[in-house]
Amino acid sequence: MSEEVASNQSPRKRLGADERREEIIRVTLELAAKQGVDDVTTQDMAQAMGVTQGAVFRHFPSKNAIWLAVMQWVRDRLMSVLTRAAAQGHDPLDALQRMFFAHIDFIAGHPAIPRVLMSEHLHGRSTALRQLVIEIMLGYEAKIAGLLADAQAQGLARADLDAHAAATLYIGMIQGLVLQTSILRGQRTLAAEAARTFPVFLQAVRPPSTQGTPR
Amino acid sequence: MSEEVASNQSPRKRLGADERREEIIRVTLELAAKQGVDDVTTQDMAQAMGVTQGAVFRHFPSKNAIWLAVMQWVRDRLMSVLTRAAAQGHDPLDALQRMFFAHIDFIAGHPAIPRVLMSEHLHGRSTALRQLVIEIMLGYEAKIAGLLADAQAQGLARADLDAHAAATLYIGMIQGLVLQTSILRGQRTLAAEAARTFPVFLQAVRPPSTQGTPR
DNA sequence: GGCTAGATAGTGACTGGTTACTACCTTAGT
DNA sequence: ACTAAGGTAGTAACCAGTCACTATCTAGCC
Repeated sequence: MSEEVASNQSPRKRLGADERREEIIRVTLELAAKQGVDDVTTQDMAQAMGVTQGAVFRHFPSKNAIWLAVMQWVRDRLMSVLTRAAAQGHDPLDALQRMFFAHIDFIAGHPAIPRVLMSEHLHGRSTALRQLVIEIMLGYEAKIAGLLADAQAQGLARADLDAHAAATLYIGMIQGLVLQTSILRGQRTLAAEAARTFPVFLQAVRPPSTQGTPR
Repeated sequence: MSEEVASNQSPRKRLGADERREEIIRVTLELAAKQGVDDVTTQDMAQAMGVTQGAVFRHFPSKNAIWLAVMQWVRDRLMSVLTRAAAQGHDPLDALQRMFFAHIDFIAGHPAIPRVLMSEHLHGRSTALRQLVIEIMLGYEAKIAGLLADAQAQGLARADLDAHAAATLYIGMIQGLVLQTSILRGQRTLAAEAARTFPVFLQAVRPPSTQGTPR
């Protein structure tokens, strides 16, 4: 009996500060998935939790701080998922593939993430939030480039591959598919497109000798 | 003397309706590049043109109609640029490459385009605007898939390539690089990242036999 | 086990600011 | 003088953030 909350009209108010903070984050992501990041008002958040708008500002000093907390929450979850997926890989390329599909699954399970990634907050001069995302992206890219370099050392990737460029392409592939399927929502699904395009990416990585050796 | 207008305080007002419509489109794109799509107000547009806010609504019935006109303007220019670039290709893969870099150049020359592509208007239920972009994207993808199929027929692309998936990757690569460099603006440039990642993409397309044959 | 006092989550009303859009009037150009 | 572009002055809706007050919970005490 420690974690049951209905989306609307939970009959009991007065949560502890930590619980309320977490619910604000949860509800904010939920609303952002439906109506878009910039259209989520503090009034919407309060209404979704069954409290008044003023109560929101007891737990966060500003709306910007809410989005920062949301982004940190997303980062922690995503990194956990990616690390776990990579650890199960038998070799660097296998780890890469597992990370890719784990990432795709994670995004598909949190429809707000595409919206946040494209929100004006990130592309304007939002200081803290944008800096956080930059760190995530650069760290992620370095990790992918490292995996590709390992694959090259083991002869699993072609020697003349530009590992850095391939890592940029890897991340670009994810972000591009996210953007595409967000606009083409209803006609395409992220998971399906990802499953079709990843093998094409792999062909750019694998050495010519093992091209015909799927397993 | 048909196309000189200063960004602010053009001393002469009272343009013809068509000219004013075009200037609204121009100024809107200019402002969107600087401050983001959703933060461009009709007041901003008016101020940038040296007229009052009410004057804007004499030429467009609503703000949404302005964005629709902007998107149509962008589509017309982009399609013209792409068609011209493709026509100069000596073979399908060459045409693909020329289209790619022409597209990148076009986006780099119009910094508002990334913002528009990620704007809430496109990812919410914006009916007309979103439908327009969907048409552009699907048409573009079909064109790329056709080029790849031609390349396969001429032995320039590997026979087992999934042309449709590769076309999705092609577009995703553009959109992903746009998203990345928009967030990493200042640290990366779109043109440089594009130049580094496109060869990686090409390696996924080219048949093993010609892998070592750059030209 | 009941009582009280301090702590704190939540309320309600308000503010200053911004926004798309409108109706009526004025003025420039032919 | 007639037409169309622009000016003026609104309006109603919405939003983030504030503040004084109230209701509820909890710890310590007898």
